[in-house]
Amino acid sequence: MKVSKAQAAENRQGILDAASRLYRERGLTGVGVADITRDAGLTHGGLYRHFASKDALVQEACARAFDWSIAPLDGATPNTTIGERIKSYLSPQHRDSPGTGCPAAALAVDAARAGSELSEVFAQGIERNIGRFAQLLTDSSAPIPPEDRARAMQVLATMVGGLVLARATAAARPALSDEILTTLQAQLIGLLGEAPHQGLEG
Amino acid sequence: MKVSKAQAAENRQGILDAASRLYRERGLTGVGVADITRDAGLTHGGLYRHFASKDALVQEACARAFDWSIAPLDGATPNTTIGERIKSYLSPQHRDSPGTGCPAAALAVDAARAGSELSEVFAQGIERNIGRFAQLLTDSSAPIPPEDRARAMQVLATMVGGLVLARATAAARPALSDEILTTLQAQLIGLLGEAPHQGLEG
DNA sequence: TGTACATCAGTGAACGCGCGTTCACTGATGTAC
DNA sequence: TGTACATCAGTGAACGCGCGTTCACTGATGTAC
Repeated sequence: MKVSKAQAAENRQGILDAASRLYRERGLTGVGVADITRDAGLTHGGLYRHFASKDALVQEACARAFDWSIAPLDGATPNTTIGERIKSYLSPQHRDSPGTGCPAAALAVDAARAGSELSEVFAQGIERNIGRFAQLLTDSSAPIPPEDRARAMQVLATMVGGLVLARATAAARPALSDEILTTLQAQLIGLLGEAPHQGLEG
Repeated sequence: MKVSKAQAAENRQGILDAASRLYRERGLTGVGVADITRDAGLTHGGLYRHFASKDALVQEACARAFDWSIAPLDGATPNTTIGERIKSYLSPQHRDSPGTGCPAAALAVDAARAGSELSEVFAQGIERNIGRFAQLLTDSSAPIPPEDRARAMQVLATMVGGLVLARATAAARPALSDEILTTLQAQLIGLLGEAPHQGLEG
C-alpha cells in the first residue's frame, strides 16, 4: 500500500535512526538491511525507495550519528562544563551504550576500511568536534589559537582511545575497564586544570 | 596428501600469520576463512585440522597479533627512546600499514562486539602494553608507581585514539590526518617532557 | 465538492553470491614388525 | 635396514544459511477534471 508523504518521510527518518543506532552497536558489517528495516517497523524491500544502496544508507546513517557531539552547539545541555563532558564521555554508561554514543569511538575503525566517501563523512564529523571542543577551551568566541586546537585534539584522541580500550576489556575484565575510565578522567581533568587558559569552569 | 609434521606446524603458523595480518587490515568480519588459507598457500578445507572454528582461529590470531608491542621486551629495537616509539606509532607508515601494526588500534572495536573470550585476549594484550610502557616511564625495574601507570594509560589511549582518528580521515582528508599525527606527537612528547621523572631519554 | 485514475511507498518471494562448515577422498608420512 | 600398512594433513565439492538487491504486485494517496 502507498502511504502519505508525511508518513514516508517519517519512515525514512525511522530507518536512519535505526541504522545509526544498530551500526554503532554492531558495526557496519555486522548489521543487515533487513535488521534495520525490521527495527524501523518495515520490510526490507522498501528500503530502496529511500536509498540507492546499503553504502548510501551507511553514509547517511553515519552523518546522522554525528548529530552526536562532544560539545553540542545548542539544545541538550548547553551549560555543561568541560569536566562534566569528559566524565560523561568516559563513563560506564557511555561505554555500555555505544548505540547512542560517540560515532568516532564506535565506527571510525570501520570507516577507515570503507571507501573515501565514508571517510569524508567522518572527516567532517571529527573536524567539527575538534573545532567545537577547541572553542570550549577558548573562553571567548574569538578565533581559536593553535595551542587550543592542539589541546582539543589531544583530549579528544585520549577520550576516543580510552573508550575503545575500555569497551574491548569490559566483558572479560570489568575492573581493568573501569580503571581505564576513572584513570583517564582524572588525567584529563588534571591536564586541563594545569593549562594556562580557562580550565574546567567553561 | 599428507605432509610432514614439521611442514604441518609451519602451515599452521602460516595460517596464523595471514589471519593476524588480514584481520588487522580488513576487520574480523571482513575476512573469510578461504581468504586466509589462500593467503597462506592452502585450501579452506584443511583449516579445521588446525582450528576448531573461525572463532578459535580469531582468538589465536589476535593473541599472535599482540606479539606486537609498544615496548618489546627483547629483540627488535630495545634501545629505542620513548619519544622515538611515540613518533613511530603516530607515523604515516603505521597509519598506512594496519596489518603489521598495533592490534588495539586495528581490532579493539571489533573485539568489543565479539564474545568475552576475545575480550580476555585483548584485556591481556592491553594490560601487558600498559605495564611495559609504564616500566619505560619508571627508570629502574622497581615496582611501578601509580602515577606512572596512570601516565602510561593516558599516553597509550591518546596514541590509540589518534591513530584511529588519523586512519578514518586519511582517505578523504590527508591533510587533517597528517595534522592529527604530528599534533599528537608534539603534545605527547611535551607531556612527557614536563613530567617529573625521567622523561624521554629512557 | 465529487469522481476517476495515475502515482508510488511498501510488501514479500525470488535471485545470485559468498560465507562457515562438513566430508569422502588422496597420498605422503611415519611406525610396527 | 626393508617392507607393509595405518595415520592424518590437505583437497575440493557440497551443504545450509544469510546477505544485498530486484521485481511483480498491492492499495492508499493525491491529483486531474
